[in-house]
Amino acid sequence: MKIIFAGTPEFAVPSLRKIASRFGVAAVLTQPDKRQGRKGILTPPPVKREAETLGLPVLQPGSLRDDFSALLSHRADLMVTCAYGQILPQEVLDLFPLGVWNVHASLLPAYRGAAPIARAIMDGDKRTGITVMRTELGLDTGDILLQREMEILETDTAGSLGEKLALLGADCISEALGLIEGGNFELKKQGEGFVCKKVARTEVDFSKSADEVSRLIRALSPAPLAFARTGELLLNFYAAEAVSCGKEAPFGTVICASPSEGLLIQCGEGAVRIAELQAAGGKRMSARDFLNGRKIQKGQRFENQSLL
RNA sequence: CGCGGGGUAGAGCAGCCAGGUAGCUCGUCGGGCUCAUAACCCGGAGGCCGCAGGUUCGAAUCCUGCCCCCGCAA
Repeated sequence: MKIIFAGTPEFAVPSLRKIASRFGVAAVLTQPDKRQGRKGILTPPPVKREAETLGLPVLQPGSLRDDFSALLSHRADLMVTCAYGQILPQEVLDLFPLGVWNVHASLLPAYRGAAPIARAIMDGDKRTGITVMRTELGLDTGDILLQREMEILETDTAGSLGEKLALLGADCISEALGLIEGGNFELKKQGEGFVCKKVARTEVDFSKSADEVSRLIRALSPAPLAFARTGELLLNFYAAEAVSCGKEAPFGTVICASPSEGLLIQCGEGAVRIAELQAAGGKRMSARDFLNGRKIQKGQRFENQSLL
């Protein structure tokens, strides 16, 4: 069974690695290198770096619609897509006798499209999972081959949950390919679903409940991040937990800022304890380290300008 | 030439503008208190102040060049 793997971000790396070791991969399709950061350095996507480590041929066409000739020469039996980042034209889907299969980080038909992991955390879901299904023209609408659930912890961020789901995804696609190879599988149609959009950098609204604030922070970590500002200080939040407490001060007020007790910010209901953050210009660090530098004091208030 | 912040003890920071004894909050080590402790008290160790030049009697501090890290925006 000759396989082509299409994927781009870190999430796809475990799947690529697993498929490569168990079934072998003829070629890896990934998005072109992008200019990133302040200096606009051309950065290869994680999947490309992994493919090169594994010594696999890499294909990086800008748009498959314009040019999928690179895929033709391999004459593979099957393609796996895993967060590739580009809709495949029907002509490409038709190239593979054993079909094109996708690994998606949600329990479809929930959270089709972009950022399913972040959306599940933001919505406060208790469970999410991995779905392996047929790749179609429609966005994540194909028939389901198998699905595995996973618990979302109160402390999970999009980063931590994504790492776990990436490993589960690798197991799932590996199992699925085994079934496909043996011709031993059944497909299940998806029900009514919905498409979620990409998540964007967001300023925290502390008038919401501590639970909602905590979920927002964790859903957007480690990118694109939730932030807040007080005076000249701009903080990006990487990790937080909701704690129950009385209404001691107006929402957005720092009600505790000591290295031993942590950084607590009053919300509309309850308070959030910030565990990890980064000040503009500074490095990412624990709240404890940040408080040791005393850049913030009890009583200071975070103002969300966009809400005034 | 997109805008901006920063490099000082193991960590996070102050000191720099107005050059003159290296400081704070932690951690760490030792001692004390306590039934006990992440609490409290006492004491100690730990710094070529990013690198290289320059100015000066004297530079963490002023000047020049270089290296590295980071936030925003694309």
